[in-house]
Order: sequence, then structure tokens, then C-alpha cells
Amino acid sequence: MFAIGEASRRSGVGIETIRYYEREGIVPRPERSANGRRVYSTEAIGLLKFLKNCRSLGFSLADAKALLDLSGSARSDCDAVLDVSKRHLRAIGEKIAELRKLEAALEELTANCSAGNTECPMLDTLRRS
Amino acid sequence: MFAIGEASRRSGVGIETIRYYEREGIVPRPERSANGRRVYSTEAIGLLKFLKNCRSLGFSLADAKALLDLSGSARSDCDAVLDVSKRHLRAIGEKIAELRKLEAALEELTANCSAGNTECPMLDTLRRS
DNA sequence: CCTTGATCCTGTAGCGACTACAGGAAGCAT
DNA sequence: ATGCTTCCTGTAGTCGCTACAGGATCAAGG
Repeated sequence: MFAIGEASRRSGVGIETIRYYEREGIVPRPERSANGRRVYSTEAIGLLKFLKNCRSLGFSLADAKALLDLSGSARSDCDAVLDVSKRHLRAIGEKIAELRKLEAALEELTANCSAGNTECPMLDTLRRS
Repeated sequence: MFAIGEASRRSGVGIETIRYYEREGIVPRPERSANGRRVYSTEAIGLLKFLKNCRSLGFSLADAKALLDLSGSARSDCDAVLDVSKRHLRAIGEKIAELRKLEAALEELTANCSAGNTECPMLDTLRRS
């Protein structure tokens, strides 16, 4: 059994974040030691790692929680997991496309800008309707 | 001179957002009519459009404000504009790269998942250290 | 003149996912 | 006894809005 600092080190989830997850009901409340401090089992640390992995993949906390619940359920069927993942993949794809559009637009805007100009063509464009 | 609703319609910036920009000091406080309502000139609406364009390009509000100030200054030299834009372009590029990595990782994870599986390989991976 | 509906006002709270304190109580090592 | 670290609770800040609540005012129609 580990204190919150150790759980943080082992899971890679920040101390404040662990307490936040607890407040939000993402992870179950840990037991407390005689002095009132939180105590974490290796299983509890496993949950934190799981959440960390989900977040690293860009899943929202709500999705991460859903995946965690799926992981905990007896029959962890792929169907629901795939559903969440595919939605997320689509969102990522859309975000990439959007950013690429921004990138292209911004590159075009800056192309005509050159140091020393008195009147900036980019500002000019930004002022347009 | 226009009321806030008309300014919103003409600039494409939401009413609440206009008031928010005012609170935050992004745009100057408009004059008030006798009954205390905000009144916007075409110039003021131009500022809102400018901000809208900046935000559409993904600039942070702080950057947008900086660009707006540059636009208003007498000598609007390209140097400072380019500086802000290039930083933003770099940030966009980094974000795209990051999202592509996520996309690839997630695609690999879901590849081994198939409907009807009793034990989901993706959840398995998420549980790992 | 009265009512209805649209628009406006201020002020506050909520979103997501943390992060950063403040202010205090333990524990541990010297 | 002292310092240092870790822990606790509770609150507020981040970003850029957005959504109310609760009220005032306006313009048009009957």
C-alpha cells in the first residue's frame, strides 16, 4: 500500500490530478490510514495508469472513464471499445484537417509579408470583412 | 451607430462575446446611448471583425489583441506581425504532428480489435505499465 | 393606452481538465 | 528540538467563451 506521492510516481498521474479524479468520481475513493492519509493499492495504481494511457491517446476524461468501466466489467467486449475509439479517431482526423486548413491559410497570409514593410498586407487582409 | 445585436450580426461576433471582449479590455468600451445601451460605430465593428478573423485563424485572444494593437499603431510594420504568425504556425505544426502520432497509435490499437471478442486487446494494452 | 415580444442590461456560474496556491497538520531524520 | 518533506482541505485560476437569472426598456400592433 502506497501514499499518494508514491502512487503519483508509480502511475505518472500528478498528485493534484489524482485528488481531482477522486473528487470527480473517476476513480473510487481510496481507504485512509489511521492519520487520515490516502492509501493506494497496486490495483488502484493500475486504474490511474489506465487513465493516464487513455489521456495520452487524447481521450476525454469522460471517454477514459467509460473505457475504465468497460475494462472493469466482467465481459470486456471489443464492441463498445471500438465504438468509443472510432468516434475519437474521427474527431482526431477532423481536427487535423482543420489545422491543416489553418496552416495553409496562415502560410498564404504571411507569404506576402516581408520585413521592413511599412504597410503590412496581412493586417490588411485581417481588416477585411 | 448600431446596437450590440446589430454589431454582432455585422461582425459575426456573438453578443455575449462582445461584452466579454469589453470586460477583458480587448476592445475599448463603447459609448452608451441615453438609455444606457452600448452603441457601436462602424470602426468598432471593424475591430470586432478583425478579432473574428484572427480567432478563425486560430490565434489566441492574447495574440489577436496584440495584432489588433499592431494594426492600430501608426507604423504597422510586418516584423512584429510575422513574429506572432511564425510562432503560431510553429504551434500549429507541432499540434498536427502530435495528432498524427495519436492517430497512428490509436489505429494500431484498434486494428487488433474485432467485434465479438471476449477479451479486448486494446483494453489489455491500456492496462499495461 | 395596453400588451406582447424583442432586445438590452448586470452579474454570476458553468464548461474541461487540470494546476496552483494558502494555511495547516503530520511524519521522519538529525 | 529542528528542519524538511509529505500530506490534508478548500478555493481560485487557466482559456474563451456560453448560458442563464432577473430585470429594464423599446417598438409595433390592437
